[in-house]
Amino acid sequence: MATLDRVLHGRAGVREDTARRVRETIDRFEFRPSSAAADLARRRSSRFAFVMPEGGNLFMQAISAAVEDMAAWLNARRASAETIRADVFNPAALAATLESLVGRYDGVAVVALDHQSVRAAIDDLVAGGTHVVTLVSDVPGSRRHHYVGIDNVAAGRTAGSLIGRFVGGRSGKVGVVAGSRSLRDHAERVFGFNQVINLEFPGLTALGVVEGGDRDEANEALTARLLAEQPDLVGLYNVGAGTPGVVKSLADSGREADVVFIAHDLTPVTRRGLLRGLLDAVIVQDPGHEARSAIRVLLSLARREPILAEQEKIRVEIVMRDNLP
Amino acid sequence: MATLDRVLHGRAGVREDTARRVRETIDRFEFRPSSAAADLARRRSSRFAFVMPEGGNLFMQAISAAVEDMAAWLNARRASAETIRADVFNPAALAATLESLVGRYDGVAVVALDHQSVRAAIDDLVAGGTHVVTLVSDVPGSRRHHYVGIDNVAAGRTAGSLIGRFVGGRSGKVGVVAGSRSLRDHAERVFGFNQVINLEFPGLTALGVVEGGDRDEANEALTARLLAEQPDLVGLYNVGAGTPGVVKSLADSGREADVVFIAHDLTPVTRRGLLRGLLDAVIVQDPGHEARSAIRVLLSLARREPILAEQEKIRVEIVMRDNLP
DNA sequence: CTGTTAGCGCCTTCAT
DNA sequence: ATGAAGGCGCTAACAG
Repeated sequence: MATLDRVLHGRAGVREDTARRVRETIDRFEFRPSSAAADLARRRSSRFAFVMPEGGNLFMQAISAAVEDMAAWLNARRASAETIRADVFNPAALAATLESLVGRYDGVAVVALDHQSVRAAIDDLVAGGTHVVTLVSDVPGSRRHHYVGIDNVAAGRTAGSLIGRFVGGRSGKVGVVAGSRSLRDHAERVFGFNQVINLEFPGLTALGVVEGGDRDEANEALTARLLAEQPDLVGLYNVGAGTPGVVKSLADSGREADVVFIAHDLTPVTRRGLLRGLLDAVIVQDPGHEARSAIRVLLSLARREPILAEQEKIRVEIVMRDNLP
Repeated sequence: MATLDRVLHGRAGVREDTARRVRETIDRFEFRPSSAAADLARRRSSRFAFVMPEGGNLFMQAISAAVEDMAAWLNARRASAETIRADVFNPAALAATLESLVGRYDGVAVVALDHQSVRAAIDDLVAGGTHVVTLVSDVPGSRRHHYVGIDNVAAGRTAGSLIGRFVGGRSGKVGVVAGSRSLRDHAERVFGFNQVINLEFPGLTALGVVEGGDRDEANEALTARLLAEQPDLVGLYNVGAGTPGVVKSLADSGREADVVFIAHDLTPVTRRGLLRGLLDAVIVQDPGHEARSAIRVLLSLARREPILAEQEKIRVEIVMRDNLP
């Protein structure tokens, strides 16, 4: 039994000849180890931490909720996950939070701001033997083991294509509202969006990005200004959260029929917006998928099992009124 | 132990007072049963059958492949699944195949033609104690326990909205190619499609459905005729498989820039079509999700565990060039 | 109606 | 470098 176990998991301490014989026998009997038994027998359990924005928006809350829903599943696999709140928008605070985790967890998933000090903190975690997964927003230069989230450039391009095609040949301006350009995911979406609008829709002009910090009131004011100043506004793209504010100004202006509006994430507000025709499409990344993927990846890393990259890819989904889930 | 087990699974033979005490204790200690241990201890194993179309298209093959990929997962849960090929388009043959399964499996997933004799065969299976799940195409009047697949009316509506908005205000005809109107999923898609085109896009006229039996050559001929006879064709919707044929005729005509074309399912051909601009969007249902969902549902039914309806809902996904997975 | 017991297949520790 | 043995937490058969 013990030797089989060693061969199965590539652990040292087996003569090569013995290992070969074991493998042959495995093949001959088509032996397949039972993961249920393995989970049961495993003594040591893995601890994971999810570092999430404090007071996060509905999307972040959905991820946290999904993580909690996995408790029983994790428990059966000798693992557990807890959520830690941090000021994700403040590099120093986030870095400090991450540093405080060194050596205390087997794995950490973090919604990370791409900043020098955060990158260093991630690298310290990795150096200390903790597996790190970036969630929703990546930190490419770091030593993180994996990124769970969508291709944000592709998401931006998708939004651009949809607006470009939905305006139906009209020409005019397209407004872009973001939370902050220093958030990597927002910056990437804007990049992809502008790329498509500029290259593929010569009749459209993407206006400079305005930033509302993902807050409803700020976005409402920014949108109102945009609508007032741009009589030929034909499209509007909200890159981040704070969609309720944009929706409100757009509805107040009464120009929803003339302005194609695309936002991110499915919430009660965007859902209602789609049904009422205020929103034309929503770009979605499934928070449940992301949470489950992060957990699966952390577990695979902890157990030194391979990751099925294909299965862990998060899709950029398009939701319109007709295919609302 | 045994009494706990009985309470946990709602089995008979426990005095109500005892059951209450057990539940209280469970709450007090926040006891959570380990599914790994349960899987391990379960002696009896469940057998499932997947009845799939013989020589099915790429989409069906992808489902079968995903079922096979689940073998290890199922094995760890004391269950197994095998695939059975049947002539799904022939009601009598399909019904006969289903009848031959009575009493031999714990669960059956079937890609079903909605026909009287098939419905009867499904009901016989259910009467014999087999759990039945319809896959991809439903048989609503039957006693099947669950349907795994998309809302095909919604899929048709989505295709309609996309074409309507993508034509950019032009008016003209929209062609509809289907496999067969006697396939429930095709009929439902056509219904949803026509509904949207007729009600929401007064400038567009949906032509009568032409049927090509999901075969490439037939679809190619039908599409060629459509293009020749309708100089003002602005949109084209292929409801079923056989997209390569439609693509070929459309490319040959050189009118791809003027005709918005939407089809179903992601294959090498539709993928290439999107990249080349021949196809404007593809409506997708993830075959891997469907296979895994069917298996999870069958397993839950066999174990008399609740089904998480929310998680098992299959989405109607929209794929464009920019969000190709 | 309730309690006892023998595994399920693996991981881990300890002995050889 | 290999082997032996004790659980892990449950299910199912059986005893009381």
